[in-house]
Amino acid sequence: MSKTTHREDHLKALYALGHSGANESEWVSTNQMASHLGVKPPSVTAMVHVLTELGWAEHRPYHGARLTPAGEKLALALVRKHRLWETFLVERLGFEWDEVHDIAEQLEHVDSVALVERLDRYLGHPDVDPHGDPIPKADGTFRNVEGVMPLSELGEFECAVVMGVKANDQTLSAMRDRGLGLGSKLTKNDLVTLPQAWLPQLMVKTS
Amino acid sequence: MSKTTHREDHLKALYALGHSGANESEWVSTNQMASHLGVKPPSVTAMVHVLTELGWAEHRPYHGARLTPAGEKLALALVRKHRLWETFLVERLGFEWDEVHDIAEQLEHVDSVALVERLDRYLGHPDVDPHGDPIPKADGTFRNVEGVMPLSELGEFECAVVMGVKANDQTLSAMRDRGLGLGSKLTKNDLVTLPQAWLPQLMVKTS
DNA sequence: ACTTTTTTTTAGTCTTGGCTAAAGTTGGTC
DNA sequence: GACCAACTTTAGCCAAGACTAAAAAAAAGT
Repeated sequence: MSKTTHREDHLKALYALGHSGANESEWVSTNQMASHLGVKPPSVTAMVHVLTELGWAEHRPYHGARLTPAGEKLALALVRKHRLWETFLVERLGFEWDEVHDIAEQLEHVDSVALVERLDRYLGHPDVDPHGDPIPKADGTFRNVEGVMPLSELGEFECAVVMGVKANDQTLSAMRDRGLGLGSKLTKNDLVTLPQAWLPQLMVKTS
Repeated sequence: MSKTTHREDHLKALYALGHSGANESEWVSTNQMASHLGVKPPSVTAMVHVLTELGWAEHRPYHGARLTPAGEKLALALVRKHRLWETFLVERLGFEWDEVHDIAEQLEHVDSVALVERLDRYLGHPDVDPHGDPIPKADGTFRNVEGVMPLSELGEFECAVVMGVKANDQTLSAMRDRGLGLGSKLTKNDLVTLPQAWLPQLMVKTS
């Protein structure tokens, strides 16, 4: 991995852990970072110092680290690239949803602004990736994605469309066996006939 | 750059320099490698040792290095990836032919066999890239392209590319010692400088 | 409030691949 | 055959990022 790639991985980790629902605070602990990235804590400390030098993160010793606005902008650009590539891999190359993460992880580090923008156009400026996660725009903001949420949080509804799936390999093929996939239409009847465990994994949009 | 990427860059340099028309011999000098890769000669020596350890190259100290069959196979896989990505960038994303090299240089290091094969299928199994260079198949051989004929039957021409070789083992290694192989570029000058017996054995395509 | 445990940081080492400077090899010239 | 120039390799150093072990700080338990 290049110097840049290492930095980008830590930026992404900082973004992912600092914005997940599991974290009340934006501050991310060294241990969290380490286990998320698959390295040991001292390596994280060292890289956080580097990111701090670059003005992309701030560090409160023994408390944690978080992104500066500049770092957040860079992290969002990475998320954008990652999700655009995942969309390409699934929609154009015919990969399954669960096969694309590792490949997108590599593709997202390719450095070319023109490439990202052309890919975005080629894919028709998608709002969400195949997992139902929103794709940041070039300026780092999110397009309004109306009403995409887990099926489990949906109240009363008549008809919903599957926009994304957050499931592992096994569950995924089980879903496929039931005819479930991107674009599948659901009715309130499915709330009781489908396995309850799937409901939080199905990102849907009412229509 | 990752360990792998560095190795791949040196493999590609060995392949590129060892098969270009400028080289009579397959052996590539340390200086050539160094200036091609933009590093100093001692760095090349070190990496050649690594490639030799891996069985991908052989090294005659003070004379040069060249790929083993195993190394050549790996190099061809890289060329394949590079040219497929260039084709994608030009044909699908609308880049100009001269903008794509640096981007393809990065994309070619993405490690996923499935990705390459799906990309190949998506592009309709192209025979040549946007620069007119042939794209190796997954097994490292080149597809038959229209207008391929023995060099002996070629009339007037400016430049031709070797698309295939129909020779026995002995002749083959003699050709390799002269720097001849799949993808070698020939000029009309070679019609008189090469052994006449080889002319019917070299399948070429004008370009 | 004082231990004890957990977490984080620092210190020091290893690996990989770059570099410069010096030594060695090759090959041509006289 | 000796010498010179060019090229290559070896020797020794630096940078980046990983690691382990030990020190320091924070958190938790009593």
